[in-house]
Amino acid sequence: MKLMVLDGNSIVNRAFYGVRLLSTRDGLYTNAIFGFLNILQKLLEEEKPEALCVTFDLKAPTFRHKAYEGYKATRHGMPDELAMQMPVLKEVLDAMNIPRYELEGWEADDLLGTISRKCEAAGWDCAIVTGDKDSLQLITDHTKVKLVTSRMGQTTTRDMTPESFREEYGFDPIHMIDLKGLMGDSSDNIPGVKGIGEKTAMTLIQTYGSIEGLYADFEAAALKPAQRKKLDEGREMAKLSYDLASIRCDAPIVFSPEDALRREVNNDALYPLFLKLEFSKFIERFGLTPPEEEEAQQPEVLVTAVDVLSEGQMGEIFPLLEQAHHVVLLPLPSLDGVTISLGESDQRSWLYDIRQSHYEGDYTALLRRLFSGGINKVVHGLKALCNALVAEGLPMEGFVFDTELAAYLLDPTAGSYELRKLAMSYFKRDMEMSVAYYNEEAFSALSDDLKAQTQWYEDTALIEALYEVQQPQLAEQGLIDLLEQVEMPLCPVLAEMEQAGFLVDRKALADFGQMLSENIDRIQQEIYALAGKQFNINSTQQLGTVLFEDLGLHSFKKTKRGYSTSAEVLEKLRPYHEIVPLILEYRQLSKLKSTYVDGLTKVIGPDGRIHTSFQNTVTATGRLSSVEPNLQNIPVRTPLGAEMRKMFMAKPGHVLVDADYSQIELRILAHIAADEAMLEGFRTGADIHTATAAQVFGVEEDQVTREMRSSAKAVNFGIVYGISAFSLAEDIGVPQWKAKEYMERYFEKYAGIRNYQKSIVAQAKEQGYVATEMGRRRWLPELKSSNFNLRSFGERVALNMPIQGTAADIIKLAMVRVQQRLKAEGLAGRLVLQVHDELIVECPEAEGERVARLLEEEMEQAVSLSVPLLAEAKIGRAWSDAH
DNA sequence: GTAATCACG
DNA sequence: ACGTACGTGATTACT
Repeated sequence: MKLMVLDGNSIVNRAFYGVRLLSTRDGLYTNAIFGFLNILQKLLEEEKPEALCVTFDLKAPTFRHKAYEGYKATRHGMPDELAMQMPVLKEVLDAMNIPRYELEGWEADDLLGTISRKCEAAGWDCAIVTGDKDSLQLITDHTKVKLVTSRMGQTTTRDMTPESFREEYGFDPIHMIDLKGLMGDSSDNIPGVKGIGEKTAMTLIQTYGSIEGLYADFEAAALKPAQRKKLDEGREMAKLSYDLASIRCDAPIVFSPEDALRREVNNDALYPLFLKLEFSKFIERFGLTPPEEEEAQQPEVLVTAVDVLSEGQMGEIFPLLEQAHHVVLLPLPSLDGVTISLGESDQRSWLYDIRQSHYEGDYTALLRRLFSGGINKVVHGLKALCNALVAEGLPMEGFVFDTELAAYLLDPTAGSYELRKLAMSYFKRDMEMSVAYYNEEAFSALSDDLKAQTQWYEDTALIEALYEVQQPQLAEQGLIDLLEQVEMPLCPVLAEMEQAGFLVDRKALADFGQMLSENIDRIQQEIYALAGKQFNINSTQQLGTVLFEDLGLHSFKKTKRGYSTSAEVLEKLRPYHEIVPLILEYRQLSKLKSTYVDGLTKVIGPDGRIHTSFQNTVTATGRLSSVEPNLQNIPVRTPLGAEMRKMFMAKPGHVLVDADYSQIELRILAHIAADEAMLEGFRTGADIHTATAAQVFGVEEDQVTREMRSSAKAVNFGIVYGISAFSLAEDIGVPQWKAKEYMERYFEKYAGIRNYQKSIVAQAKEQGYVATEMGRRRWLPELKSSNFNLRSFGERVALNMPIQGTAADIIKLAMVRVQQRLKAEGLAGRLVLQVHDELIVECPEAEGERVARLLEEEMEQAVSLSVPLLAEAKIGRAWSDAH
């Protein structure tokens, strides 16, 4: 029989630092609990103990703190983000029926010792789980210590038995106390013998067995005079330290391992706790179900399900829909079926299930009426719906709310906006587990076919409930306009762009790939020859071995797993070995081949075009992202990479019109910060980097050299990102003091920027969020963190998000206006791509000039700032010559 | 599944 | 004193 006992404080600490900060919608941090449960699960699988318990420290953590190395909790105590999780973790353990032991004035170590001894006395084996090496002294034939170490977010455990301990330390576990007695332990306030460190102490204990053994034969001991003197003077200290280092095994607790026999978890207690923590994964893994009373709390929703079969019946329903304040609408992705919920504020709803297979009349006409402006529709995921509508050539009008976009605007960093997950975080309701929660009578009256669609109906009720909660929240946060004027109108535009796609020259792409392959093969052979062996050049590990061990090059930088072989490092090594430039070239070519040539070839549609998907609920700043494939990172910066853009074409008889904003982020910065010098720079139409260089280096603009301009450019970029002198120095290759000087000079000239930066960070700390000019928010819980790195990150985000986000808002608005105007003016041109500050329209050749002016105009006039916005359009057959 | 690398704005 | 720029996505290797 085996008992596993966890050092609660030690494990929770590791969990806290090993898992990134997570929190629920209402601000409860959960990462330590999450990590703790994961570690616990892993340990249980590994160890399969019959009994399990956890100990906690009740002592203030200012003395003998058990935090992991690196964390200076000896003085600072536990960070708030962790402290607030402790009582909840204890509740979770209680609900899991895992006994926990804590005792005023006793440390977790002493409790671990006491429990392990009582366990042995009862004839059981014991496994102590901790990250603290102090506990190693407790190892016996029947007690092992599972040492938890966390490396880069991964926790691993190492079993320490008497054998493995002896192998590592060269003496018996119990003499760990002697070791500590000599060397001391600053984090535990054990002084040890002055002048004796780890190395010496190890050797002494290995030679003499213990402190007692050492002093018993002190005169005869073979010691260096200096050491002898230190040890002689330190006798008292050694004794005292030995006592301090001894873990007590006589804590006054009542314990027998039977008390801790594993028990079933308490479903009714654990379920609501996990809901509160938003741990849907654990609810599933533990097979938890809602407690009985939970069911009674479900809102009553009266369902009248009607199979709408005749045109006559539809004729009766449409006026109802058209008069309604709003209806919730949930279509099948294919549009073969639609569920409509006529939600009323009293939570009753009527559900209509309309399916093509059952409908006798003109189904398309039905859909056309449904999706025209006469019916106010609330949906979840408007862009996806628009895709279905565009494909069918149906109208896309009358949408009044999108619960997915709303959830994104309310918290753009939430990560996922799936309906079921939102139910979890908004209503603490686990939809996966819920059975039909409508009026039972109405439910049982449904046909079997309809019962099978239960979830579908639940979802419409959920969308209605979300709408009612989100609407006032958006209003309060000033986000209604952004939703109604920007995000929702953009959805049809994005859907049209996705379906339009971008024509690529398949043949040219294949030829380019062929050329790359030949060069890659050649370079590969040259690399093998220079390395003197064959290896996988794509493996950073193998490459590191070749460069830094076989060839003996200097490694500047390390990664978690070894040497860094990044381009940045290789660039510095370039002059030292002829293999280096070859590797850089190999990397460049194979990137082009695998990601771009092969990757894009795979996704060319039957129409010869590439159809990306724009994600509009992904980024924290409000930008779009492009996936499957990503068309927002097609190479352009190197000549060879730029070849790729020759493959992106207009169809025959057409041209591409490509317009991009000039310096939009810096212009926004000038506007937001209201910095006179920078505003003036833009108003006079100067080259901003040259102007900055003149300011920073104190010369006339015509005296600015290329180096000066490029440094100034780096400073300007850095300012937008929330710079530090260190990183700037790194970036432009000057000493840190010089970078600091540049920045000071910069802030002297642009004093408004400094003031703005100070005030935005202060404001963010006070409000808990930052916002763009159009009110888009990003919440910044990081600013309250006690972790310096995390907090600094939050400050940089506070500096950057309003700028990047405002630019994102502006181009989104421009996209809506561009597409609308193209249609309104009867032009055939349509948007095909957006790359953050760049829009591409494909249009008939004859429209080119007109479209170019239209693009520039709409992009420049999308909003009015205190600086002019500048957009420049070019026309070409291929992307490469339109940009 | 994560880390390393590199493509873009 | 801390550790060192913002926002993305795809590929490859490796556990």
